[in-house]
Amino acid sequence: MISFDSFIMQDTSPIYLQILLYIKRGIIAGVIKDGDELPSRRVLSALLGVNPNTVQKAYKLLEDEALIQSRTGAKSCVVVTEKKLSEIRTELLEDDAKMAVASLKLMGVSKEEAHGLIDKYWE
Amino acid sequence: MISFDSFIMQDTSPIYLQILLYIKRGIIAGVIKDGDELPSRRVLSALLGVNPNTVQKAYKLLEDEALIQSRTGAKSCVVVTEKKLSEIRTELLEDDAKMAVASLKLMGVSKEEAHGLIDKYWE
DNA sequence: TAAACTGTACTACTCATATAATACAGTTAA
DNA sequence: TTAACTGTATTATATGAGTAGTACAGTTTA
Repeated sequence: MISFDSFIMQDTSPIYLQILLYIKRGIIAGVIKDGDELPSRRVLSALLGVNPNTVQKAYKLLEDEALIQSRTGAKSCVVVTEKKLSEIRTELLEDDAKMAVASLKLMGVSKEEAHGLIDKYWE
Repeated sequence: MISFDSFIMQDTSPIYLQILLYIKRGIIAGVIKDGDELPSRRVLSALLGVNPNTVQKAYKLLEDEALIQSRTGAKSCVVVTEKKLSEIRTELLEDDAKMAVASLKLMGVSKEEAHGLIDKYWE
């Protein structure tokens, strides 16, 4: 069963997108593996303190991307191929890196300072 | 007059927050200086293709933070002291760096890989 | 002076996010 | 078998973000 212990709720972006990202990042990190069971919509919604429909929205998107498999009555589980893993890894890493770099450059931070910031906040 | 040439509109976060960030980052980068005039609400809204009220919302928040000064009839202009500059610089840099680091760590990226990503997307 | 600008305020509307309360069909496990 | 779980679907409501239009008071400038 996939754990949501390290899930941190933010208030800026939609919750269903945060759930989506959390699971994708878990897959990339290898913490979430092929065949892993997801908590049910009702259980996760209770855990996060949100409405079941919010979780359903996230799961529906994962279903659409074929990253999870659901069937009525049974628990949903993760489906990851090497190809899909490489796809979402590239997608997410590029997004994060590009966004961070663009933001730092806008503020006049040098490449060397950027490396320093990474080190400073890594621990 | 402050330029918005390098303003890039995203669709994920509220536009008024993007405008707010853009100006704060400009101040940090030194592109926007104390006493600089801001484009009027109407002009900037036309330039960005958004509603004047959206720009007004951003300017109102800057006014509340005492980063700009407005009076009816005249153009708004930037007010930056050394103290405020250091405050927002710390605030924004910390946010960006922390967010990037947290996100990369979640995906199992090593510190060395992170440095590589910075270099890769810096150009 | 007068026109054209400026900031500010207000109301009404649309859309997406999220909540809430159900309902129904299929699976699991005691 | 049956009770308790699962996924899925529907409808209604509330809130915040953004759009749209208007109005008014103060300023700049030709």
